[in-house]
Amino acid sequence: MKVVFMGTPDIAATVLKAIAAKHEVICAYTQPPRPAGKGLKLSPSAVQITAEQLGIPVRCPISLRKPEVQAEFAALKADIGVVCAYGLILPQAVLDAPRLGCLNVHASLLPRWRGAAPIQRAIQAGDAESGITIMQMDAGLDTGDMLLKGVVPITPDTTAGNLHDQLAVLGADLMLKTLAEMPSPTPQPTDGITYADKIRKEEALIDWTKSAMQIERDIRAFNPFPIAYFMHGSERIRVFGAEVEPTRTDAVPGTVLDDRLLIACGGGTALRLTVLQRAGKKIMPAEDLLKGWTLPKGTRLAV
RNA sequence: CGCGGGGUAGAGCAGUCCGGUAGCUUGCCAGGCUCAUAACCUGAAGGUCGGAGGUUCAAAUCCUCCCCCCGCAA
Repeated sequence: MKVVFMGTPDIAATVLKAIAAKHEVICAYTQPPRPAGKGLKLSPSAVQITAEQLGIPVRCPISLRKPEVQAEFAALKADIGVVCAYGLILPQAVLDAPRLGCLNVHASLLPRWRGAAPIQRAIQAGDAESGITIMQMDAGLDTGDMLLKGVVPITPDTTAGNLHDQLAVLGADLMLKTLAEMPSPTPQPTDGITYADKIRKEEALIDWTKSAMQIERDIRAFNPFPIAYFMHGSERIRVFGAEVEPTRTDAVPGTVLDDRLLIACGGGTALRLTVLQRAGKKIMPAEDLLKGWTLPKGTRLAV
């Protein structure tokens, strides 16, 4: 099949690679290169890099609203559009242009977690499972009819990073299956709908008044981006791992309870930080960090 | 020229401003001690101070160039 691909980050690149191996990808749409990294160099998206390696033409329109952009899209005369984390709204004209419309790889078990950050929100919410839904796109936000689903369990070790990687592989797999078998669409259930808001940078600042359990989930949900952190004086310390401690405390949330990074949280709970990174330093286990640095018992971290 | 931190013993750090014997904590090894603790005591090993030049009687420290790691920002 003649496929036009639309996507931007790693998960989309994985899907693109898989599809390109079995189908003719005639063009890849992705977000334009953005300044990133230490020199603020212009960096192409993961999809652009992959597409170029595969010799697939790349287009990076800022928006799909303009008639000429839509005309270019239609001129591809694709059989089908495959969309995965593209980051742009697809106008009806674009959705309708390919002969078979557009399919979307969405990283949740719809209708739960429609929207931008389904992977992270599922972990934060303490869901037992996540997954992939392949759907026929319509004009709504992740409201299209479902074609195929796959489930991935969320465990105490699940981070947004490793869940993302699993979902990328699963998503690629399911999309290939969908293209091969074209299963009949089922409408999404009308109950169980939730929305996964975009992750905002501010959310990464740890709020010690939350329960230890919630903070621990947040830490996993925000890894590898944007990474949960707290401030100690003017120093920013990022937290990559923590364990909920069974002890109860009546200390004010944010109070350091011992010399080994046990922090009082909301509701009398306590969280032990296990993997951290000081600004400019490497990520290290608490054990190593504490050899040359201390967060003294009794310190009150800002909440 | 986006802003900034860092590279010193296996690990984590101090020392650099103000040049003069290579330090701390921890780990490892040996021994002792304890009902017990991330236990405690004693002793020992372990370092081309990221690299190359330069200045100097003398450089981890001052000057020049280079390599590598990381935070912010996006």
